[in-house]
Amino acid sequence: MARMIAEKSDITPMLAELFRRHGYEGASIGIIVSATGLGRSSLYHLFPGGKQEMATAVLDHIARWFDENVFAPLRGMAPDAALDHMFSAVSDYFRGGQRICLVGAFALDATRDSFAQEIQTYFNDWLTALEQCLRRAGHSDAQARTEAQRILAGIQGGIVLARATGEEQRFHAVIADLRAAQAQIAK
Amino acid sequence: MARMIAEKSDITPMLAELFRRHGYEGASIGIIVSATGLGRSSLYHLFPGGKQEMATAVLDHIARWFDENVFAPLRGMAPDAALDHMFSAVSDYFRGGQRICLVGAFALDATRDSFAQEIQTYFNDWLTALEQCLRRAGHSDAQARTEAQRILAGIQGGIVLARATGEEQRFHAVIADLRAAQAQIAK
DNA sequence: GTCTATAGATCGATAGAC
DNA sequence: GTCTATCGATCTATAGAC
Repeated sequence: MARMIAEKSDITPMLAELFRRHGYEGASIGIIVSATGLGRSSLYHLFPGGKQEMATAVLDHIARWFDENVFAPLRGMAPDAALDHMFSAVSDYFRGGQRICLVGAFALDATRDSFAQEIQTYFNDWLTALEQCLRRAGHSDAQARTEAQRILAGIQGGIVLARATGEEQRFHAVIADLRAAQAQIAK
Repeated sequence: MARMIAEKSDITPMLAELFRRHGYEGASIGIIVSATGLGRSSLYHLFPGGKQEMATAVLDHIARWFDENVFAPLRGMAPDAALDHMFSAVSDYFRGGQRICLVGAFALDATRDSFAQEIQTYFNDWLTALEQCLRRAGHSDAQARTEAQRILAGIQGGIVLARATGEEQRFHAVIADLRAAQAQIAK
């Protein structure tokens, strides 16, 4: 063990998984203390703002990951390669829908009201990067907007579908379908 | 007022809205008591099994509504008309994504484990009815399966998208896109 | 910076009177 | 069937010793 001192950067991914599993309300401080192995006071020392600050740190961490690994490639790579890269990255990240999209889940209940800005930015950034990429691929403005919405809704819905049915392949099938539709248009 | 006696049938829709707004964990008994105007004891008299039984009643109520208003038409009506009817019914029911799919939301966190059977049945029934309808419309087995997944994922994801961005038209656009794709194939 | 102990509020659920 | 009162557990958050 290199160091025993807890750092936010070590804890944030654990917090993310706990919020994913239990939801914002369901992830109690007690659960977090047990799962992280941190004492209550250590936790509040790292996150003086309590649970709200923990969730904000998690959302910020997720936003930065997507910005680096999904949005930036969408903006910078060649359109076909960018879309291909996005589908692969997303497929890995959500692990066949076993791992949910925390931002999407937060959007569904009253938790949304506490993190409206973070949620809105995440989805708008994704939609904008996707739309821009599709325009560069030759779509009209209207087509790009429609396609971007179709793709992002498909990804989010694919996660719901896979978790609800317990069948991981549902997610992969939806992704493959979206991918095939883009490959078709690209020709 | 025709009667003062509380009945499950009167309370269940209110419970549904509360679970939609706050989630299963977030919808505390205190909130439910305040919102329904019922006393704690009246509530537990109607639902001796407590919150779990309330949610089961809500899920059962939803399942029956969809069975009547969506799945049965999908099975019984002419394929084109059935799909058209489904998109209209769903669009009204979810009110542009302002009203979420409670079953889908429950599927995303640990709540799923408590209601796995109800959630699975709802989604499988929907997928099966949709798939069967698409086969009657002339799709191959594989196509029907893919299309059914695409449509249901699109609906679920459209709700997430609309709520996350706060833009109701995102939901309507996704539904219109799905509808157009089916009309295209029907020709 | 981490520990134990606990405050103060709220949780789900129940008892007993009427 | 509905009321008030309240149980014991759990909740988020903090205090104070080290």
